[in-house]
Amino acid sequence: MTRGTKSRPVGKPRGAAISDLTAQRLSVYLRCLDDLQRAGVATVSSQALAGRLHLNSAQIRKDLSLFGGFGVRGVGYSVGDLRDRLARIMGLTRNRKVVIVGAGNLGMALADYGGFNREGFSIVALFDNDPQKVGTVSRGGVRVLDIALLPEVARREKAQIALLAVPAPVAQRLLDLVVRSGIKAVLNFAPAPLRVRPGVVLKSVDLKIQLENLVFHLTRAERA
Amino acid sequence: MTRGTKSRPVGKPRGAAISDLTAQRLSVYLRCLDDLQRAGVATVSSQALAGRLHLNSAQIRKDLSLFGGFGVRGVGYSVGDLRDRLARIMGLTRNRKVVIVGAGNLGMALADYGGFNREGFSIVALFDNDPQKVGTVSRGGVRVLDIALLPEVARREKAQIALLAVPAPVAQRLLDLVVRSGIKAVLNFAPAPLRVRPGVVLKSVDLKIQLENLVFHLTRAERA
DNA sequence: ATGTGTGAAGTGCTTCACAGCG
DNA sequence: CGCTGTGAAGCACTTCACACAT
Repeated sequence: MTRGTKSRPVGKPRGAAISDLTAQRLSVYLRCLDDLQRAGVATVSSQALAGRLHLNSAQIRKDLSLFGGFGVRGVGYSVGDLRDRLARIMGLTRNRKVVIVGAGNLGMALADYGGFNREGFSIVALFDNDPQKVGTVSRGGVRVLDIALLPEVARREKAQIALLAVPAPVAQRLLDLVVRSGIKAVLNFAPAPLRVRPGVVLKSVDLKIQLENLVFHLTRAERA
Repeated sequence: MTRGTKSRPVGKPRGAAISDLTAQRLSVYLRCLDDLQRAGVATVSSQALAGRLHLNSAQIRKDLSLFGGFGVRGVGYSVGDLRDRLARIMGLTRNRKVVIVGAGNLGMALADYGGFNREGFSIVALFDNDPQKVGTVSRGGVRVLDIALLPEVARREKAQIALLAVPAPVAQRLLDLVVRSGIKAVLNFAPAPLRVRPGVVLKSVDLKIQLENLVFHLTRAERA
């Protein structure tokens, strides 16, 4: 990749077209680089990374080259340097505040799940509309607040991310409430097809679909 | 993200080359058809389905046509008929037994999550290697068994699916144990790159990657 | 008239293969 | 030499557009 900004042909306004799949792999790379750094490894080649991650090395080089030439030919990539660059590119340098909507089994488990709080995410509140649940406390000590407080709390805490763990029939309604509360990124666990306006990011994790997919493959194998 | 489905040179009498993405959409269709059936709708067009699911109608027709002509030109698809055919194609006509490996926060939550037990999946056991946890019972009443019992219990119960909810560093080791216990389908929640031998299906759900992906998009929006 | 089924075109992601640099 | 960065090829998924069935 050319170094001088002047000599580059017109085209890429500096943040061009990173696909979702690439972005997900960046997370994987970052995690691996963390491991390597902790292990005291100084440099790593795309081959070595590919081996660890069960990926194609060209894929890795292409992904990384999208952000400029991070590597040294004949040597590889500096682990520490690449780690820091990726963290900055992905916006993982500051902490992000997260609210959880829905205090059922899944919402509670997410609230108590330590993995988030340790690494760049803080759970700041947990909401539900069931009066039976409001006021109770999760095993990990997170209190359940009334959903009516969501807009106020979200703004006060400057929450940027919501985890939506509510039943499918009310998911769209609560998603809309979340977005109206100023939150622009939502991770949805409800098995429902949802929509958001442009400018808001929505990702969904649907465990039942994954399970059924396993069954599909099992069935296929049985019949073969 | 599930890599590892090498294209198999299977014949094509009836079931050739269904991609993973297609298979996942079949779950979505099935769920929607269930709703429609419950609502008393008798027939539905690909257009109508597409509208509900925010998909392209040609996509739906193409997916369905892979299994034969289910539709009636000029009319659409019979809701009940299509529902039953899809359920059969996906192997969702009988119940599947599921074991959970790892009784941490996530494993416990999965064990108590009613959604599975209601719809074609039964949690038959929950395992951990921590002596502190073995013998305890989840809120929903599932007892934690010693991991050493996994092979025996899996075979006795004829478990077909495992949910792997253990820390990353031990994930591959436990995955191998699961596979050696005769289980051929695994849904992994550990943030680790895992491998299985051909013939075993592995899908992974990585919440941290999803969260970081949201941050990436947020950051991108901020910088734009 | 209406809506399926499908070849063909379009789009995007992955892998190959090699020039070029250290 | 070894390894990156990258055009080009390969492959996969999606969408278009229309013949055809009812």
